[in-house]
Amino acid sequence: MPHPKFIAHLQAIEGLSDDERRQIAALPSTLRQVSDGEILLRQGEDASRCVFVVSGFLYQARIVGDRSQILAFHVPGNMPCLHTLLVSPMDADLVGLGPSIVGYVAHSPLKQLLDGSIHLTRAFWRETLIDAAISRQWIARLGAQAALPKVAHLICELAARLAVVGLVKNGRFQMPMTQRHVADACGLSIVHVNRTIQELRGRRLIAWEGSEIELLQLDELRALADFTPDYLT
Amino acid sequence: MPHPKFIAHLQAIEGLSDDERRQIAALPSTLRQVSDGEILLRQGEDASRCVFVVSGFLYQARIVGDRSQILAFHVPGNMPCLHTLLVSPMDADLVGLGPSIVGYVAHSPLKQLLDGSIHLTRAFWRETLIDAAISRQWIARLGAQAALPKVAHLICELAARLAVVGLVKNGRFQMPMTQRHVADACGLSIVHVNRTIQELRGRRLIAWEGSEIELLQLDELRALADFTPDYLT
DNA sequence: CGTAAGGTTGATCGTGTTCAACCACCGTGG
DNA sequence: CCACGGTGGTTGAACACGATCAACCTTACG
Repeated sequence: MPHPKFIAHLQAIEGLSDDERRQIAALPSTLRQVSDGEILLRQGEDASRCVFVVSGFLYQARIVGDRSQILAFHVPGNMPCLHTLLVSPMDADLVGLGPSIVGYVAHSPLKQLLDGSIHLTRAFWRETLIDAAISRQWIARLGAQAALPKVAHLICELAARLAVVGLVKNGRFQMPMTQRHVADACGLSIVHVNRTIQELRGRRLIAWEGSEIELLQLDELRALADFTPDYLT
Repeated sequence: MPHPKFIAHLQAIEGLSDDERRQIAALPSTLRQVSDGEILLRQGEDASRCVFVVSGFLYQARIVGDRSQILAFHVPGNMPCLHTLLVSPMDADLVGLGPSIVGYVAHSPLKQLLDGSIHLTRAFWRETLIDAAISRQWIARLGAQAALPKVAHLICELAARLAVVGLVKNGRFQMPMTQRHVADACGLSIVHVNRTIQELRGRRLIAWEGSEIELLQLDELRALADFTPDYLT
């Protein structure tokens, strides 16, 4: 039983039958520990297997000019490089964020499974469409929002995605990322991110100590961020 | 024979057999003129058919706060809202850019066709993955580039995408968008876009008169924009 | 003609960057 | 045990890129 969180996530997106769940669970997979900052897949590399997140976080980043831009975060239940199944070269580095556990599923058995089931293909296709919707939301954030809502929006998105897999308790969740990661994700300088977070703290919207974030006033935070969670499913 | 450009585009992405091409061409479709600024689909609307671009341009935009953010442009051969096949509500408005011609294919016959062919499903899935790769590139642009490379990159991307469908001749192509569209796509003010374009003109990288752009020094423009076209296929 | 839309220009303003320094924390090795 | 070096966080000051405001010009079109 290798990846219950991934199956649950898929289930939440597109209903699966018992049999389909069994078929996915039967896929051969291997688990592996990932340390903070470790690069799982490099930009340009041809992947021969898919990754799924069991615990911890991953992110995808690309060097553009002299800075690093984060393109996406991945929480438990996500399958970051599912698209390599059809378009093999990675267009960004896949990196561990904090100590994490990931699983690998080789492309060939997964392809075989999907070849045999239109409905499962649909489910996995849909998974990549959710990722695309998140990317589109990032475009809106990066292009049109000021620093404060940008950071607030990122926090709202991560909280909502973690909530789907049951990792938010009483408005609190583990957040191993540093202010540098937030800066690279939002296209801001690290200094300004620091001041922005202080502003969020000063307004009593969030508490962020160590690696734990607490959402103090979710509604106000979402209003500030112009956040609605519907695009995540 | 309703959508030769779309089939050619799909063909370029994933090889199709003669029979598959015939099947796609046999899909019932209707053509329609679209005027500049006309909204084909609204954010939140449930689409019951897919759109493909025959001639002209479309774009997707979303209002965020007090500004409009363009999320994507669509050139002839693209199928903008293919994802509505699996995730029906539109997450942005789909708008005509300049007078254009689009075609409609109802969801149900398309679903039926894909249900019968894993390979065609793969091909259409892959089409959406290319869109996702473009979105990811936009994230990198918006998050990490300065104004001049941002605008240069957008021009490079459109030129490369138009070249795939044979709409670039001697480095010249039709570009019906105004500076406002560029501003909304790049997250810049219209005034600054104007100055940026003048800078590009001043450096003899592009000529942009009326609705025609000419690329004067493609290599230099791409170097400035940090552009590589590989993500488009 | 009159009006609207797109484009251009100049001046001023402000958000976020850059540079620099300092602090707190923590694991490591002398 | 403490000195140390590294990482992440915090603060202040000066700067710059791009936004904003306002005006004017050209062109297209009714």
